Amino acid sequence: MKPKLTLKQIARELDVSISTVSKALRDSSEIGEETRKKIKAFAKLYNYRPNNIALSLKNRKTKTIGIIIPEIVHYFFTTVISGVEQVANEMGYNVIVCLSNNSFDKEVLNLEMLANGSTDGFILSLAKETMQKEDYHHLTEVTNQGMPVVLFDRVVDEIHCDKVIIDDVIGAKKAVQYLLEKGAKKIGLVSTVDYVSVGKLRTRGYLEVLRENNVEIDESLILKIEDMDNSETEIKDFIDKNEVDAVFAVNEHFAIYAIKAIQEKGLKVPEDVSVIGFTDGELSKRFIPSLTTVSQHGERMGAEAARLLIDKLERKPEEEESYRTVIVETNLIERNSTKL
Amino acid sequence: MKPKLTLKQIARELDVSISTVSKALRDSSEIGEETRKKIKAFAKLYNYRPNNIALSLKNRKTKTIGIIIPEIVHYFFTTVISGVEQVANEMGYNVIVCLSNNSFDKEVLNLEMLANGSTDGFILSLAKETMQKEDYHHLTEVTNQGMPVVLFDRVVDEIHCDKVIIDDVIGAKKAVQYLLEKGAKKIGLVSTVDYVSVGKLRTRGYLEVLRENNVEIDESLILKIEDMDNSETEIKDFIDKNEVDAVFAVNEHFAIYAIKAIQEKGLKVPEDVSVIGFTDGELSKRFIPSLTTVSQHGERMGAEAARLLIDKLERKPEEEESYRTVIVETNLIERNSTKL
DNA sequence: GTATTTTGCGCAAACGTTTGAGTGTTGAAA
DNA sequence: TTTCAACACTCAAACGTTTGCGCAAAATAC
Repeated sequence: MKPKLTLKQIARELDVSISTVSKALRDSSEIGEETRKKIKAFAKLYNYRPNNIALSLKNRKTKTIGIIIPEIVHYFFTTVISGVEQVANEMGYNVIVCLSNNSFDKEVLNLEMLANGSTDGFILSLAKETMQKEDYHHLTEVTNQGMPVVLFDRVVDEIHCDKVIIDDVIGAKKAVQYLLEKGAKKIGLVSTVDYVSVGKLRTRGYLEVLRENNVEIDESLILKIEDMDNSETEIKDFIDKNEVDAVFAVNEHFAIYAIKAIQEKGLKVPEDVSVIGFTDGELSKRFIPSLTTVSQHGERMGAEAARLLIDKLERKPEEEESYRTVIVETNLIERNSTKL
Repeated sequence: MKPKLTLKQIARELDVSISTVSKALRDSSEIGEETRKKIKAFAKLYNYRPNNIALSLKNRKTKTIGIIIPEIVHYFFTTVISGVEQVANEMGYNVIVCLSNNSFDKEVLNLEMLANGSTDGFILSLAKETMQKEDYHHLTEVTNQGMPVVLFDRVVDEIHCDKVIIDDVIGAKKAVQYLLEKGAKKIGLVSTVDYVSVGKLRTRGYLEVLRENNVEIDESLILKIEDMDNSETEIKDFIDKNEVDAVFAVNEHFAIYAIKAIQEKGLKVPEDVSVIGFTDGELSKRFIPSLTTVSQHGERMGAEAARLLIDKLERKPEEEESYRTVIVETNLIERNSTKL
């Protein structure tokens, strides 16, 4: 077991000073041709690599970015990570992933842990609990210290920072408009409670389109799931009780539970009832019937978020501060759960 | 924007030395009651937090572990990450996630990047390309430097380190045995090419059980997928050409492609043909019919891997070196894709 | 009143880098 | 011969910690 090579060891070995070694390796003109060559050869031979930690301390930057997500076992978030990772790596950054598990306390803990020098900035999506509490002091504290933060997907106006979101309202409108065009008259909505911002926005899209098309809004056709663990039976009840000819669900799972319920009721998808989901994951693609969905382009969101963050990190401090919000477009992917 | 508080600033502010501040905050008995209280009060008031980077440099350990996986948009790997993260956090460690995207070069790059001080150890699953090349010098180099490595899932004998695997052979045997007990006579196998170790092992399990039960092995009932992107049509061809009354697939996707093909052939699952998959993901749970699968317990694997790694990290160097291989048990989850 | 211990604190080195300032040698211009 | 620039290199500080050691002053012992 050979411990890592350091400048000091090279210096001792070659009988020069540490600074000579450092400068030689960085091709400084201060160092003579011969010495420089000798040092570089030695370093190459023994595969010298500068210690990242020492560099971080010296430069006051770590070249790593932290990403905190509510849960990782979730298709959308993994695509986002994938996008972040890709551009981060391209730009020479590492990615630390932390999970809040939708817990406020864990979000705070993670943030504090990483804010003490471990990362240069954050990309995060708020925990459900955080949005309920509406307590964002941990984030403002971090931004006050001058660490840039980029929020994505689950964002909130109270926090001043760059943001990456999708056009939830427009996405929902596209979906519902599509259903109307295919002749649907009674469109059910399966959404989440309103403090989940995406649920709220997608619900708004649903309502707007109906209004624009002069379709009367029937509150009984709107289901807001409170308890995710119980969503399957809630959706079954909802489908059993109501006559609908189309369903718009705000995520994949709700969509397939709806399909199940519809099939168990003895109806056919898409012949009797069309179903559209949101977020284009594995399930949507591979389910039978495959799901028509509003695709959310997580990878693109991650990439955008990373770009925004790195931009802030590498910008000179003189340049004036301003926050951008990037809206990533959604689009409807037509598959087999809707009528042609 | 207030920059982070350091010991030096506290010292200047309170007119004591830096070491006094450090010692006071660590409750050293060297420091007088009064000064200690004063310093702690000040630190608390201004929310002092020691700088992780400086600590890392001093202690020569970072309290972060690196995990390198072939792809993240993959249910199994996310559950592993989740497991790692959980126990890592409990033990005060951070997790850096890197993706090799199944590329040898990227795996090497990631490893080099993190090995220069960024992490104390690694948890990783080999990239497909790495297994093909059979080139593991990057890993031996890292272990030679004294950094512990834990391999999981895609492991290889040539690398000497702790490992976490599942009993692939036994898992496959359980599945095939189950099919035999339910009366299957002609069991098709949908596997991967042999350099993917898990494909090889699961295939071995399939063969062993058949031999043990004196069932003649029909090579034409074995499909080895080469090109993942083309797997759907390959599987369809396979199903169309062969008469089988059961299919054992080495992953979820192959299983549902098999089901699709069987249904399109006009047969029913599970009435005419039973299907069993491997890896218990979203798809298995929610597909219709839901899939009977061999469950792989990714979370448990991740947790075990993290425990092994942290154990090594916190063990005194005197203690003798030895490598363990933890085998995480699989079990069969009976659902609706197999006959009762 | 002197000798010894205890108390309370500061100094400085170390972790591995980078970098501006300083130093000694050489060679050429004056 | 003196002067001075160019060259090739070293010193030392800095990033933010921790910690063994040293050292005064105060407290105790005799």
